[in-house]
Amino acid sequence: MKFSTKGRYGLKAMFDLAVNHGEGPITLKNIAHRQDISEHYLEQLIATLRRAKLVKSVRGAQGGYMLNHPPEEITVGDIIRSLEGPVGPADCVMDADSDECSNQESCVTRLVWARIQESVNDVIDTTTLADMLEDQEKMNNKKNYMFYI
Amino acid sequence: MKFSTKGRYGLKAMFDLAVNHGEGPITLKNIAHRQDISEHYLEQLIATLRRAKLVKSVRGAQGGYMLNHPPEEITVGDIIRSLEGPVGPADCVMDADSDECSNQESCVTRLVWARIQESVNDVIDTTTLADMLEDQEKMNNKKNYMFYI
DNA sequence: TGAATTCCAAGTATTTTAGTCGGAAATATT
DNA sequence: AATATTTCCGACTAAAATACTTGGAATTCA
Repeated sequence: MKFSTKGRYGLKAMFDLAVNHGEGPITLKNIAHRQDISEHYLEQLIATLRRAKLVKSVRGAQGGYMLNHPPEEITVGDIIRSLEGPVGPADCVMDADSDECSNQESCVTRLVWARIQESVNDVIDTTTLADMLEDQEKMNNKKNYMFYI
Repeated sequence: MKFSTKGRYGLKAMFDLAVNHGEGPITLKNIAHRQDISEHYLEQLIATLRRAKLVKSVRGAQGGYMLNHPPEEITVGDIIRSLEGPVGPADCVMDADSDECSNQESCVTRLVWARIQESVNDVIDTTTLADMLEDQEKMNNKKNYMFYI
């Protein structure tokens, strides 16, 4: 029930871009270094994010990547789903056309999976990169307060 | 972000035992057949459930498995965790001693993973096998109603 | 005694994960 | 124009996890 490194690294990278939003293109090298991710591997992930139109790129020297939308308009769900595919605890609640389970409508365990999926979706679809930036602010304020007492 | 067959088959098997609760030992063969699971594979899973004291077994001819507690007292979380280990979207929120992430307390993505974990835990820890039996009842009632109109 | 059944330990094929490798194409700077 | 920087692209790969299978020993009921 873990996300793979795709989703986990992907969110870290996107948050990094959110922190540096508005400062022109950010190189993959810098993101990879700051977030401690293999550069070549992150390249694959960001290619997926680019195809999903979550980031845009500038090629050539002084190029790099930028968010394709303001942080308020990008949810954690957008990021995770583009990298991991549909989110959920079992196939039968993820794809509409999962014929794996023969007794679709009368399956009680399916109800449980559906509740889990719903609650995860609720979190990831209501959390934006802007929310994460706010969280960061709060953390820093608290840290500074702790430092001065 | 899927559960493996361990958790999925395990819940199905436990629900099967809940349906047949109070009717003496149920053979693995029957459970495996009804739930369409490889008998030998289910054997491994139920061994884990036995060690976790969620089921008890009766050996020999006419033997089988029974719930070790009434359905009201067994949660989906008990079952899943015994088979899958700790539940959560990333290591840093699952094990207390995950040194994977160096900046534990100031990591914003970690906050997101923590929220996801909390919401999943909430579902699986508040859903018991008895709740699932109730869901089954409701489904059957609805089906019968649909049939008669 | 014999059939049914749980218990146990190993082995294995397939898939997924988490990358690596090598180079082509584009662009800014000098 | 040359060079350095950077994205883009496709193929390859080692290691781990998944989802089993195999074979047989131990236990109990009839």
